Amino acid sequence: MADVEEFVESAGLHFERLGLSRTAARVMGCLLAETGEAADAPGLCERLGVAKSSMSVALHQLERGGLVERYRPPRARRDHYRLAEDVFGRAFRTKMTEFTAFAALAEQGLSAVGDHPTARARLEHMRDMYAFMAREFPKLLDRWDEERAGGTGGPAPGSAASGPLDGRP
Amino acid sequence: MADVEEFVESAGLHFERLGLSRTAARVMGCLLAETGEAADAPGLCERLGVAKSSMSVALHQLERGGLVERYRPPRARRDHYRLAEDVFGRAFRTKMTEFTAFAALAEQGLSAVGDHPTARARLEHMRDMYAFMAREFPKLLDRWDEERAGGTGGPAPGSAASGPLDGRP
DNA sequence: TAGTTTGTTCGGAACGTTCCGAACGCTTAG
DNA sequence: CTAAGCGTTCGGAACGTTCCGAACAAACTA
Repeated sequence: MADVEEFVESAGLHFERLGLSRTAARVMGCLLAETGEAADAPGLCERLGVAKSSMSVALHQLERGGLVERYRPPRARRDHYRLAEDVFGRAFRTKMTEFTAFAALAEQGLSAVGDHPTARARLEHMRDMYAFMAREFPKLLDRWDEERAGGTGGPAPGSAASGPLDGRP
Repeated sequence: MADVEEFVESAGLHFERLGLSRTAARVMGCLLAETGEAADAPGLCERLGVAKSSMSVALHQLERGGLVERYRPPRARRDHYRLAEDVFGRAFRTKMTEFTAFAALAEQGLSAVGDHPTARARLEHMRDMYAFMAREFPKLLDRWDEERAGGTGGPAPGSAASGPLDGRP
């Protein structure tokens, strides 16, 4: 059986490759392994051994990416944080924008190379492939949602939302 | 109509986010916009204004990633480079390994959190979703190959291979 | 054989990024 | 009103990465 801290560090390495900073990535690990009690900034700071300024930046980064939700329980003096309900859906859809970006890049290339046949064929292939992916990948996500909703019969995606720490407005 | 050099720089930015170094990414741009004549290391160095040492490292990086093929035309004194036939398929499949890596990460988390219900549910969701993607995405690639092969009726994917500079052993 | 060209490897410099500590504004409790 | 806690912002330091120039090894030419 592995250690939780080990997992947090692994998560730090993995999520870093998604474009997050190291601390933000480690925060993702903490929130994934969260065992129920609320996560707040001072707690995360002590747990990860980082300055609260870095934590502030990291949490903002995560919040703006839609990966983490910030909420303040009534009468509480500090913010609390949890994973967004559709973190992974969000992550995939962010990745997806890459597809359209590459299709657009190919388009730019096409208008740059003029009418040279082999170059055009290459870039058209690239454009068509990424366009195909941008068109088909969302369907895959939908199929996942359906499969998950139908399979469990339970509530819609986002089971973690109905945890013991629900104090959102 | 955009400029070719602009396109190369755009490609540099885009491919950099795939984990390549900046120079390697710009080389990708050059090879994508290649107008037929062979690309060799000295030529790329001058075109991009980088040292040949950097070029050597970048080309190795691309070659080991399977994105670029190196070949030496008979009686030639320098190596030549071109995009691999299935560059984008290769790129997608590389990306795909990320899916299984994240599924494994979730597994690690599961063995770390023990039996806490909400944490387990979260991590099982993560594991199942990435496993689903790792299972279904290859099918998407296959569908693309079929669609492309059936649509054109032409040769199998990799039309750029039969260009005017075919001197591979 | 001597000379040229190509490609690789290595150490050091330059660059960008991330992180920390300090200062500030804001809210709440006493 | 004072004091304490939380969150944000900023400048500077530390880190890792990338790149360049020089030295080297190998292949070919004359």
